[in-house]
Amino acid sequence: MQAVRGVKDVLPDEAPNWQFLEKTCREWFARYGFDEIRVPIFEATGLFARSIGEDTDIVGKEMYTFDDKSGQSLSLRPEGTAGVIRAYIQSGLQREALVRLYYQGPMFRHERPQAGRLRQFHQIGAEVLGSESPLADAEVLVLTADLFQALGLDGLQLEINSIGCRECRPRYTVALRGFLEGRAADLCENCVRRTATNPLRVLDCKVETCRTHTAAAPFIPDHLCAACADHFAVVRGQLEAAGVGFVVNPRMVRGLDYYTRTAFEWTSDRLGAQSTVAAGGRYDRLVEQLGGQARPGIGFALGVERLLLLMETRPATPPDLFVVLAGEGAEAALAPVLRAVRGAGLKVDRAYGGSMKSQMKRAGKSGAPRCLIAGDDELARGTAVLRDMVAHSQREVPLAEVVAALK
RNA sequence: GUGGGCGUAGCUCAGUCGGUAGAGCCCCGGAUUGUGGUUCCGGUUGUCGCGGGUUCGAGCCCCGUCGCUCACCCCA
Repeated sequence: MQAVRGVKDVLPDEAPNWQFLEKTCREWFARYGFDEIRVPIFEATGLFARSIGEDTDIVGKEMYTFDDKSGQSLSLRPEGTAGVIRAYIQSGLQREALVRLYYQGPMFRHERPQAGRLRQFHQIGAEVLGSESPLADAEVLVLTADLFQALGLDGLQLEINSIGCRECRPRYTVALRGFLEGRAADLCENCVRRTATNPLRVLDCKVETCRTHTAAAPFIPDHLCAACADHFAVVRGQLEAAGVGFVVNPRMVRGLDYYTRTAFEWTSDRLGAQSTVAAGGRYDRLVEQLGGQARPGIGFALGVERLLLLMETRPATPPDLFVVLAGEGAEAALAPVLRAVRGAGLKVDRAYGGSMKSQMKRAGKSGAPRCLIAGDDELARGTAVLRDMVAHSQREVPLAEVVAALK
């Protein structure tokens, strides 16, 4: 038996890294006023089709979709925002003026596995719902910058763009398509197709000739309506004020249909092709698109596995004490001591048998700074040996005083 | 979904011209009977990814398949 393709076990030696990442995120989300929300791993397929977009690759060919026993079409979530917005509407949270939420958990996409790309992968994300203010956009970005700093990650680059709103984007799209149609002969096959379906993505193409031939194309930031341009200017100004470095990438587009205005991406140059480590943007129409009241929102998600690839490996924390039992009655005599030590909040490791020598070896390997050796002679006196594994010294301690001796 | 590279012990890998499989690490035991991390001695471990084919004989050659990996694509 082996695990299904594209999924991965998190083994004990990796768990500390996951825990550190999760804990750091929770802490920083709390500092910025976000509350946790936990939503299901599967939803009605229609939710994703309506939010992410029927024509996106994610919905079109990458979802794990199945019919349940009642014949309803369900899908494992390919991203987190759709479910969070659904819950936001359904629960009545949308009646609050402003809500900040964060979530974490597995997402599923049927893609060809690659470095930093799995079929079950994990995201941690956050959403600010109810404010159209560019201050919200900026604060979300500052939060991500703080988060990466707290995680000890440097060398990440922030790229931002504005992709306009329902007012200006259609006008821009027409202008861009006009430009691209005149140059179809110079573009790659994909881009010729995208010119018709999703012309913004042509700007995002990696093919060198496409990039050079679109160098003179109209770019979105120059074609924003006044409201979008103001919004984008405030976001940039706030980032500068907060001391968060960024570059405007006028070619950047998002893969999900629901984005409007601010779009951003944090990337690393150490991850090969899957360089995006976190990304997000504003989605001012999504809530009403899903049947809620008209509510603006902005959010992002970070890729846990990708971030972990960049982070230093954290060692597991060793136990505070290793207990070595070396006599017939040792187990019974030590039982209350074990409970007391653990009750005092200390981490205790032990073996369940074996020679004293092997138990000592285990004690040394465990990394415990001290070990408690309980042999017949000492137990007869109501004591045990407390050994300092670092100093190689030991002394006899009455069983009742073990907890105190460990403090 | 498309293409390239790779699958040998738990891990990292060696294995010549086809001749029947090795090292290091890890793990276990021991070095005078109750004391670890160093050192020394000893020991366990393989459907050579899987299935077929060629051959007297296949880890090695051929085909298929599964998996890993890198890139495309897509995206966090």
